[in-house]
Amino acid sequence: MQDKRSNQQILFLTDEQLRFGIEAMFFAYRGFTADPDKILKNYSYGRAHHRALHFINSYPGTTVNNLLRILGVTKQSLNRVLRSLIIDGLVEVNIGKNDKRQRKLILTVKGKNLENELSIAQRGRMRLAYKAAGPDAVAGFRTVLDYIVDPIRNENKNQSDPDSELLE
Amino acid sequence: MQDKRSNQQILFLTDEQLRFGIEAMFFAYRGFTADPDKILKNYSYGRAHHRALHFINSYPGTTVNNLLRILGVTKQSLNRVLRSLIIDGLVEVNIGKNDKRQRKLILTVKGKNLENELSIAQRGRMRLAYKAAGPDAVAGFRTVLDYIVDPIRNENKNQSDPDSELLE
DNA sequence: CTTGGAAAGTCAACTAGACTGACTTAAACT
DNA sequence: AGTTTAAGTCAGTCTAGTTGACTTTCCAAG
Repeated sequence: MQDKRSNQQILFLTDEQLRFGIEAMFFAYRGFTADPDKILKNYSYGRAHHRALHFINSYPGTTVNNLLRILGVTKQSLNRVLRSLIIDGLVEVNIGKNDKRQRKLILTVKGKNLENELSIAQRGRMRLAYKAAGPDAVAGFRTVLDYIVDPIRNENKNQSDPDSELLE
Repeated sequence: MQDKRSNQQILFLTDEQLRFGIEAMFFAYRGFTADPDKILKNYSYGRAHHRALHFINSYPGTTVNNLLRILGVTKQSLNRVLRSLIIDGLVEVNIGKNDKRQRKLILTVKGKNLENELSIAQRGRMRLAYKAAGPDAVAGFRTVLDYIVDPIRNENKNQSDPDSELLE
């Protein structure tokens, strides 16, 4: 077991392995967005609408500013998307109670329906992948993704793992 | 295998877990592209140029049609990007020996330099993530990504020797 | 109670990177 | 000789992002 591991330690961080990982991310992201993209076409919406629907659904009552922070786009860019979702009756806007400048965003029934249709498609592919890969692989998948998002944040999260010390 | 996993199987496939995975993919892809994107700005190139450079570097001598297949874009779209890379002296075009209609694409020294600068930045983040997460997590990461790309293809690949994932 | 700043929204102009459709040229295949 | 394939191009459209400037409304601190 140890011998086997020390082999892996040498190999899994090679430039070639990292390149494979990079390509896998590219292709996986394409697969990941393929199913919802098809559905969105039927509604003449784009990926940006999907993202807005997703996060408003995840954080109902979120403010515009908060959504801007999460999505990482300018308000001019978000506004175009948000406006069409509001006009089309997918998103409802409520004035904040504590702070009347704020606009609290929630999905209408119609909005929830579309979000759900998109989500079912996207979760479908993820579920197949999770199921096929198994719980351990999924745990590893999530761990690596979290570190890609923020390489520094969880630096002491892995200290309990004795293997991590051997990787210098 | 079924006994050991039956507990986890209830939990790791819930809609909530799948939603977390979906969000993680979104944020990870952003992180994944953030570093090269910054560099590309200095050269007035975009992500599309990066992708072309990456795959020409990975498959030197690839044809235009092959690149189109890999990237999944139209030739008009690729052409705009490719043209600027050729004019700027990053990509060299050679007429195919067997088939003179084909154009074999390779990177010039200048092209390799930029590809390497981008790749170092992108691999840097991946390396940190891989290192921090450890070999087992990386194996899981790759397994899940492969299934997301193509949910059906690797159906009997599961539970095989984990080394096979790493050593390709 | 005024004033400065924050939240939201808008107008305009620009860019990247995708798309469709139509067409040409050269080479290969049959 | 005729058809198909690889590559390239022109023209126009679309989505989704950007910067910059500006307004309106409202909160909060001096």
